[in-house]
Amino acid sequence: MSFPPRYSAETRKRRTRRSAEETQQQIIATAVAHIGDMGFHKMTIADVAAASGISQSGLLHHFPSKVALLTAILEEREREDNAFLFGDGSIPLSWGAFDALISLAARNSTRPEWVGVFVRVSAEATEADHPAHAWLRDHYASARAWLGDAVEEGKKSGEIAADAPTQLLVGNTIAVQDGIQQQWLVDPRVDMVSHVRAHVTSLRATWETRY
Amino acid sequence: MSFPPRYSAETRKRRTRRSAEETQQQIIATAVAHIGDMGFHKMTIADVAAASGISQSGLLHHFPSKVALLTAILEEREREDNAFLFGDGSIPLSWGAFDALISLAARNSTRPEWVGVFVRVSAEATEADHPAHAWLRDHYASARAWLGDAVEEGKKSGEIAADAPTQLLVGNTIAVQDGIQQQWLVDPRVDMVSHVRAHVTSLRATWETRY
DNA sequence: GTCTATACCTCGATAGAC
DNA sequence: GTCTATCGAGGTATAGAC
Repeated sequence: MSFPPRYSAETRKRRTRRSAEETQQQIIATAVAHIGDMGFHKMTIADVAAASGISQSGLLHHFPSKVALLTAILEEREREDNAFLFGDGSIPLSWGAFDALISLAARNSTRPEWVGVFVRVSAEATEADHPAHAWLRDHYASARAWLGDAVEEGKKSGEIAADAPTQLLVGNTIAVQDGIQQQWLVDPRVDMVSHVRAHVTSLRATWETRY
Repeated sequence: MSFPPRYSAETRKRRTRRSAEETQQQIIATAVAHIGDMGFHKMTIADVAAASGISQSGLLHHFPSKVALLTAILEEREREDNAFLFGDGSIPLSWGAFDALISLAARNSTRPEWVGVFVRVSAEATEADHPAHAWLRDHYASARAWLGDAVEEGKKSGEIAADAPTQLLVGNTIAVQDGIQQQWLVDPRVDMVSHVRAHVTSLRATWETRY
């Protein structure tokens, strides 16, 4: 969505020197690919720099440390996912929330690098002093809050049985999402959408209120 | 299952020098604790050695490399889990297999270090050239095979609906087990047994054949 | 079986020129 | 904004004495 560059002093510059934003986007994309492949611990800024066509110190000019780079990546992902789930300003509730998770699984199936980042970083970040530990706790907390509210709302509106164990449904749904992503990473033939859908189907068969 | 040592030349030696087996068990126990805390990548053999009361080279005398140590640990866990699940020589089938998984969750709740090892190593090992990658694939394959057979058996015996999607049930059950372990690691208030039981309850409500 | 000493590597980060 | 050069920490593994 950007106009083709006109010939100008600025354009001339870009022949040898990229704009800061361009370079940073390039670095982030490369880092995402690397973390998705081998995790944050094993990723090296030297590799990312080389694959981005820049020197190691060049990279550190844009992101002053390895952790700063990770932070930028996690913020980017959080932003994109929220835009996808709540982009139109409305928040899916009751069974609609679970359906939204099926859509999310479908979208994730087209973004393997991002799934790789999520699976690997969240596993590493279970460690208490990992730089992304706080992010992980927040991520779980907000996921639980959103899904928990959705279930409670469903109970109020009568779509979900009043005696359904909210926290267990929520925890298991998050577990399915996380666990199936991991299986998919090991074997891409695993169909994430079918699995998440089957889980939701089973929940509905058990806890949906029928009239 | 070993006799108390008699007083002998061998006994005298042990006063200053541990037997190879003792030392190795000590090293494994320490390494399990460390991997469970911070993962295999971040664990260092120097730390494990120090905490085992031995020098780094002393450790390498028993396990010639860091990878060799990991391999020994994974074999130990596989052995112990198989003994727990299939120890009496019989293999749980149909819904019995799912009930066995609930028991496994209960047992895991008492062995946090081992859960830590499993969660962290399996996340790291999704990477193709991780030393435990082959182990992870095998682990998933055999888990799927066992649970898959159990479901098919249940269909034959009429306890499970014939149109139940075997592979999806299996994949999601493994996902719940893995995912809930990860959540438990981040927040020990998460009750693994309740979650797994709720999942199985939901499966039964959906796919159990009633007479 | 255990130790000390050390070789050797990888990696994150800094300094300073252009 | 990008580079080269380099420091220094942290890590695995080996050599060889006891």
